[in-house]
Amino acid sequence: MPEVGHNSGDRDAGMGGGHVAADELRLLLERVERLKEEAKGIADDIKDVFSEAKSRGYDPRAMRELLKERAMKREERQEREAILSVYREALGME
Amino acid sequence: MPEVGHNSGDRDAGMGGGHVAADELRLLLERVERLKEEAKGIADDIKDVFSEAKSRGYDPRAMRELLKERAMKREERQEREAILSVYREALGME
Amino acid sequence: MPEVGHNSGDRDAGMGGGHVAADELRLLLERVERLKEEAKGIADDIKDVFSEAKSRGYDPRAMRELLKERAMKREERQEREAILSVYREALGME
Amino acid sequence: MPEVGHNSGDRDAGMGGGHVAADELRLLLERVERLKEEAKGIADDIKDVFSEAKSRGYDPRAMRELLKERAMKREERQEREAILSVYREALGME
DNA sequence: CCCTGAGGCTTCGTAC
DNA sequence: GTACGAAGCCTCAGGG
Repeated sequence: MPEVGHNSGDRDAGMGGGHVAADELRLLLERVERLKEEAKGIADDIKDVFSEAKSRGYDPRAMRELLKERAMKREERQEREAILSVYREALGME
Repeated sequence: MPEVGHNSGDRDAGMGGGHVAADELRLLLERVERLKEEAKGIADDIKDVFSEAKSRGYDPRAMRELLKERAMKREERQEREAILSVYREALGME
Repeated sequence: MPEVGHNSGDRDAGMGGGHVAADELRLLLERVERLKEEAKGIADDIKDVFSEAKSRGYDPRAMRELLKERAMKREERQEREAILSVYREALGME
Repeated sequence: MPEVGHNSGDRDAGMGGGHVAADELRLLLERVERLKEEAKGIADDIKDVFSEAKSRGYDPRAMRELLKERAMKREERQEREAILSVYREALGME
């Protein structure tokens, strides 16, 4: 039998079935929806920055290229740091 | 001639060319990077909610279905509003 | 090894390699190009209809809204039909 | 005053208002819908060709690249033709 | 490995 | 005629 939610620890003994889990689920969905809204807000902000940059004469496409490069540089750096960290640990320098 | 940034009205006479635009550009890129970090944070939060829901016995896939349905309902409503708005405008009721 | 096309079962023994796959590929590309041309023609026709409508005093934006509405109605109807079909089948009425 | 449809030349004097424009509009919408259906058909055909190509071992992505190149070649050629045409005309060779 | 959903690019319509 | 904004198409990444 497919159960919806576990309801382990349900304390609604005899109170009319299922609405607790329903509320719990609804709450979870609303949290996700709220977060998605925030994400959309951020995305819009990013668009705004690009628009502003464009209006100042910068090429959005070139900017995206630069962002990509910078991101790669950053992760390469983190990679190196991680390796160094392992070395230090191995040498008892941590 | 491909110009980088506008620099219309640059007043940094003789100070070493172009670093003002460079700073401006760097600032814009950093704003985008900051926002992208935030976006990633939000995305992680969403993942966390799904993980939590799953640990409580809810099916993530079903949740996504529900979210989709709810989103569709919402946008259908907005669609209707938009159409009414067009009608009102056409009828001079705006 | 990156293979171009399958050429499994090539029977062009000694005839000069690869031109069969090349012809096959060329034919596929030409089919796509032909279809894209047709698609462009259709798109142009649609533009023409909107232009004509506009010249008769209809608002293209409102028309697009109406088209969207009608499409939604249609797919809702199809949805209902699908459900009914399932019911009929379940009831042995098919 | 925003008028819906021009109705310039309406000959339906006193016949009950507006249905002529309504029919005209409906006809325009149906023409668009018909064309959109055709467009969808074409798009599906294109998908089919790519599917077939893929099943024969060709890489759809590479094919898209080739199509882009061929399109550029074609328009470059047309460009050259146009220039030559201008020259011919200027030289009275048309 | 497929497939759906998000993001970016291109093109079209519009307003100045 | 040009520049801006929006819509549709295509690509790519994440999840099932």
